[in-house]
Amino acid sequence: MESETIPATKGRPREFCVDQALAEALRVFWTKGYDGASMADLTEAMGITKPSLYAAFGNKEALFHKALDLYESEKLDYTRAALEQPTARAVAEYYLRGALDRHCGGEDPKGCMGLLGTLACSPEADSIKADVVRRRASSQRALVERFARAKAEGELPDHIDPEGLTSHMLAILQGLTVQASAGAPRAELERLVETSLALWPSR
Amino acid sequence: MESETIPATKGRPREFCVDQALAEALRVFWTKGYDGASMADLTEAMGITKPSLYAAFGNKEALFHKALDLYESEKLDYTRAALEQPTARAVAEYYLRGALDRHCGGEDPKGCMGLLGTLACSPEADSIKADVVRRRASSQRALVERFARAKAEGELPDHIDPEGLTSHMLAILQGLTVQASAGAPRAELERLVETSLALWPSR
DNA sequence: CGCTTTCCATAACGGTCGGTATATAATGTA
DNA sequence: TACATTATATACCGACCGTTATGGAAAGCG
Repeated sequence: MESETIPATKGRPREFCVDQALAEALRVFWTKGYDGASMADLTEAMGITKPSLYAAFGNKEALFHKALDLYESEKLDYTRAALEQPTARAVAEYYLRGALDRHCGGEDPKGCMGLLGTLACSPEADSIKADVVRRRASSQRALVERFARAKAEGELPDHIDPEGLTSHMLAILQGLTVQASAGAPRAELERLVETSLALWPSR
Repeated sequence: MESETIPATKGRPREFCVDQALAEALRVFWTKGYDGASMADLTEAMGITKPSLYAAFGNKEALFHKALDLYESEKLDYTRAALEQPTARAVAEYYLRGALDRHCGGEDPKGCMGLLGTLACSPEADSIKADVVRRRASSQRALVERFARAKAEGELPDHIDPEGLTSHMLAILQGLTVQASAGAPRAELERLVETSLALWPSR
């Protein structure tokens, strides 16, 4: 059932690359959101037909979850490196500048895919929403721990608690991607990051 | 054609209150977003039938714009009062606490309606998106002006510019509503606001 | 009372949605 | 070659979408 390792080379081989098709699906979900991406959009971008998609990925919801896995492992890798920075300030700087590069530059769609998923509105997207919220909660816990360590090491003022600082930084990140997907120019987002870093607490 | 002032009391009078129906429509759009709110959802909540809705409001898009007008005038009134506060710090505090009360408490839907509109994904919601972005840009300009005045009056440090500070505060507001609509408990959002205010610049 | 005007209710429109049944093509195995 | 197995292509499914045509009910006006 779940033995994807053994390819079971019988029958006709598929004519497309699953990984590449998933990458295209990710791009579509990223730009249009879960509800906004229709099966026609997906199959066209992936270069396959609907039966092939359903045979390879299950259904639209399963495809989204797999695309989200790919998104996390490929596009959110900087968040893991951020947590290993030596100071809380460096963590925040790594996070904010990384988000700026990821979500506001280059050729990838603007904005954060998780944000689209969180605010997905359709009734049948509740499972999507729950998945995104759950994933975000785990990185939030990691940040709280990291900032708690920083506070224990004397980096932060007494009146700043790790939970509040985490919510504060995550809010700035979310606002950054909101403004990015709203079309704000990159220079404005850079000013936002610089201001937020200038206001970062130090004792 | 556009003379809404003269009721032209001929013919059969309508059996519902337009303002009340619009308020119900606002609630539906606020909770489900533009795409997520179907005409069936709207007519059911408004207590009217589809032809009545089309006769009174035009179509779905026009209904949304009118609902957004109502939202701004009723639910975003605190933003006008915020701009009149005596100091930049007081403006931010009024803004943040007002958003906390509006979007994270009471009986209204959680989160900001403008945020749902901005991130609306469907192809036919581009006009909606443009409207929301345009409205937000105007309040952004007002904030930049207000903070520029504060800086001229010596309230802010030299290395803080009004544009960056505005983007920073708007990002926190947006993150606040994102987390609110994601189901964050109110205590957590209060900590977020307190932390952001604790980090507000002062010279 | 007609007569006109406006509103309400039902039902239907064409289109798109996510998902699938069916038939055919392409492979490995025997 | 014959068979089993899997992928592809076409066409279709019922459900819902936003929107509107149709027909009758309720009001003001002569």
